[in-house]
Amino acid sequence: MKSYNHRKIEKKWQQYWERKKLNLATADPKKKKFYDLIEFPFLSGEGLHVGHIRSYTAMDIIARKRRAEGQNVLYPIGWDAFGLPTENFAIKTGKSPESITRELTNNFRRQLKALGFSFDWSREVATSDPDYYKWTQWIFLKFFEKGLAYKKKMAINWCPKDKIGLANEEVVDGACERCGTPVEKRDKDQWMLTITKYADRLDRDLEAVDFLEKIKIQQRNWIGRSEGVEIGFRLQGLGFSEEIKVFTTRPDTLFGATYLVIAPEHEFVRKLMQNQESRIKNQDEVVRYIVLSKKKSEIERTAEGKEKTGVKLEGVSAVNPANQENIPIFVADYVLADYGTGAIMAVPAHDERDFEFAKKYKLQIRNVVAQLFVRNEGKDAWHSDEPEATRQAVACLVKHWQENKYLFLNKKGLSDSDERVVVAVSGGIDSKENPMTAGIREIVEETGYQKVKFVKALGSPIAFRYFALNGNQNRLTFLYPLYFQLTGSDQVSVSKREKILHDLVWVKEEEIKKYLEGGRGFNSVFWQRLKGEDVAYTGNGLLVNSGQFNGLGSADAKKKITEFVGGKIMTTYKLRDWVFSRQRYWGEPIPLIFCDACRKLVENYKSQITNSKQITNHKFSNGELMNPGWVPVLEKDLPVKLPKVKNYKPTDTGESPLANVSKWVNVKCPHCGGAARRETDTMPNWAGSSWYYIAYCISENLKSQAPISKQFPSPNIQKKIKHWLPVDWYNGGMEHTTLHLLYSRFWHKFLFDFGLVPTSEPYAKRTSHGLILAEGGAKMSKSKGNIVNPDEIVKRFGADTLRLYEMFMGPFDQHIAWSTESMIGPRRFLERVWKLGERITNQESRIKNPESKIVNHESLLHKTVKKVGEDIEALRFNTAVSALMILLNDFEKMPAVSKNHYEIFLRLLAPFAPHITEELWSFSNKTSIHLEPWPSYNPALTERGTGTLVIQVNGKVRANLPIDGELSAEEAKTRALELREIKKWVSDGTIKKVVYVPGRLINLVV
RNA sequence: GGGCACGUGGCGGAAUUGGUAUACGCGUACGGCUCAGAACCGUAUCCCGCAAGGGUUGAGAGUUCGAGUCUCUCCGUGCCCACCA
Repeated sequence: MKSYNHRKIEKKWQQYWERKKLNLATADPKKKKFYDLIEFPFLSGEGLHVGHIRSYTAMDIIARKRRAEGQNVLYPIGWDAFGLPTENFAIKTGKSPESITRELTNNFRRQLKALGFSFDWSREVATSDPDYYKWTQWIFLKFFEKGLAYKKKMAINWCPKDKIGLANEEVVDGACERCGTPVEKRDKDQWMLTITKYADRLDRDLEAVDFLEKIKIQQRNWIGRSEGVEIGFRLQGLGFSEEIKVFTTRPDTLFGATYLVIAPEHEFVRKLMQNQESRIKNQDEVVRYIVLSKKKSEIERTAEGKEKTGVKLEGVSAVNPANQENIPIFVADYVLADYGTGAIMAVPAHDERDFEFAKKYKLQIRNVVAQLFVRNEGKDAWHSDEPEATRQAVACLVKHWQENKYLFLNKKGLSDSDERVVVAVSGGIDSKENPMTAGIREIVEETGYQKVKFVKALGSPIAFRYFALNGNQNRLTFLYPLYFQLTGSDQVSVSKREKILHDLVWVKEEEIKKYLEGGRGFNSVFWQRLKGEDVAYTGNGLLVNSGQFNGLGSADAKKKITEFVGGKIMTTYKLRDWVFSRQRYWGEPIPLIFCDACRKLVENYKSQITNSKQITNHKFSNGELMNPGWVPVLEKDLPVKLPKVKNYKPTDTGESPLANVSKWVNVKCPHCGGAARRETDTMPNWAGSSWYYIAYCISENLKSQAPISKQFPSPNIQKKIKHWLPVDWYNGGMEHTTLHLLYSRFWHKFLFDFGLVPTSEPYAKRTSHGLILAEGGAKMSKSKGNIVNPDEIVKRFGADTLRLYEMFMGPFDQHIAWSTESMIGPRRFLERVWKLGERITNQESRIKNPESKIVNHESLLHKTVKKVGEDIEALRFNTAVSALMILLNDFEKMPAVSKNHYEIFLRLLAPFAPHITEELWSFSNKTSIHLEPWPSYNPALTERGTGTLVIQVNGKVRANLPIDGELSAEEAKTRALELREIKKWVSDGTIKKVVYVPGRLINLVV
């Protein structure tokens, strides 16, 4: 037998598989379909990254296993071909982006083919192909027609180096994600896509998909759904009547709202500054502040250490609808214009930012939520049963407070007469919950507070029994004194103390004493007059109108208060609309035309053109027309191809290089025939990748000349789409969670609403791989020169070794540093697999080992079959490879290996190392190993234990007992006690207890 | 500041989900094959101890017959988001 030479066999089999069309996916309704997707590579000069290989190998293994299990697998590949790297390279070298793209594609294709991935190469697509972006443009026009794309002047993040507008997602720490240049704010006309209209569905539908939990969490965080209330504040002192709407999630703190803050960009501010009649006394000062805050870059705004600034509107005030109090109004940039209503009611007692601002400008801080919590199921339980225990508990709390009193003294703005005490009492704990989490849960439930941090429990919990009045359950309740401690009193900075203090609400000591002496109803401890007779605190920590709302739960009270002041329930999101313009060359042209004549028409005859289909007549919520004068390119003129330009350099004016191509730009308006200009912005990178998984299904139809509006819904294409979608399993990087993954879900939902795709979600399952770092743990980058070139590795070790190494190197979902040194392990393994081929036999007798390990050997084989299969599905490739290594070690100990066993082993290894297994298989088989069914196992053989019973004495292992089959507990005990090693430990005591786990261990407690 | 992970040999990491901690691999040491080499083969390899035995999963406590695994506190690390009312 020749020695293993990967260079000879790998290419051979790659060509064979391609010739035999082994990996083509044809829609076969008889088989179960499996759409297996990886993120197609973004073309750059660096070529294939070892990180691509990690993900692609993993999903290749799954594809191969599923094929072996008889499934109809689609595992496609293509190119994310538009983008800056290509464009920048074109500028540098003078080559055309098309030819660069061709070169890059060829290189990537060569590299991928050298690794033996079982892609269906017949479905290859490239986003920069006009046949492809014709569809991208068509989908964009649908967004436009539905009023989901709009052009608006807005402050965007502008990277002065790349000369490109950045999406929020592309700004990292106030700098450009790509080049690290600090981002500037620029007012620019930008095309926007209203992903916000889908925010609710993008959030809600996460429930139904099988995404890794951390991916769901990250997406939910990014969408940032928040439910609250919109409350109107009447203004006074103006020459006219006006109301400002604020957004709050805490209407129950309304009585604590002591001032109002509005964002500098708020419409009311603009209105006020323009209105000559307004009686703002410090108009100049306000204008100056607004100009200043606008000038601030993103970096300045964050780098200022969040020192809050603002300016008061002199001469105007707002009226708190809860108590009719007059409160001041501020303009401050710590309030964001585009979140909620762009205005807030400030409750300094219960919001950190408001607190900071109030301190600085010496504004009133009013506590309105009591934070002493009592859970008293069955109202009078406290008193009816064992009031003594309750009293003791509270006394204990007070005592602890007294002991630690000094921590809270000597503080700016806090004297002895101030309200203070920190307690949370929790009772009736769920069985598995611990007191701290139960306590926190109580607080959160009762008040809606999210920032509850437990610091320490003082003393031991006091338990007492009570009987609920309704029903006679005798229940043990624990009372826990939970303490918010200032760690290391002296070292704690003033700011930290203040923070903790302001998060809490203090209850007067004597009120607790009063309770202890008088035993009044617990709620009465919190009775406090606020204004007049009608407002009170309750034991729930809620501020309510005493007559009507007493004793309500937190949610109900919020609702009542909202009704009381006429507020409106409202949902807000952090998610912002998608900036869909770039002022660069290498991207899909936005297929729109601006016609001034049409614009005038639209603006002059708003009512008459409402029925015109070609002119969009959508309006913004404020009634302003959306996109007046913008006309879509006619479908027959799609695609709008990129024109040839002399220079790909971006212009300093912030226009795309396309703007200089007057022949291309100047066109006739498709609507009125007048002179018009094309849009010269191109689409962002995320456009083409938002629907590529659909393109794979219909790749052969992309180049058809028929109009897309006819093709897309046609039965021919719908049949294919319905056959393959949704994607069954999509693996990719975490870095795309809030970008590509969210964007493509958005596009998919939009297409779903048109009936063009069969499901509301594109991906049934999403998993994620960890990054491969450079040797030493740094991130791989061109500038550091630490990039591992897969070509060299393939040449030196072979594709199979590289694949195996990447699967074996560590847990798939964790980041891990590369180590070329360690590659020798998998390589040795493959060489030993190769050599094992010399020892195969059909003669059972030769296999028989004199030491008769044959039974365990058989069992190990079946266990391995089970483990490898399960590990692959769970992405535990490292342990799957390890199991194969263990099996090989076992094979090598045998005098000979049965052909049957060896072939099972090869079939298990085949998805990991497709070339060497194919070669070894071919020595005695005529067909491909990759057409063989996935091995099955005998469950009876996998369940067998190791054949030894572990014997413990007092939990320590003292001996092993070889056993066959099951023993009863009594037998096991007897057998164990016969052993000398055991006698030694048991002799001087009696056995108190025996714990027996059948087939595994026995523990003798002496 | 918020959220999510995580902490096991010289290194990458296993541990059937509460049941023999350190599997598998790298590295290292010694031996073999070899004129020689190692990308070969064999043996050993958590710590203390000659041994019997004892100790060990960031530190400390708790629950348990039994804890790397569950609970709590402390210490440390990584990632993501951050003025989101």
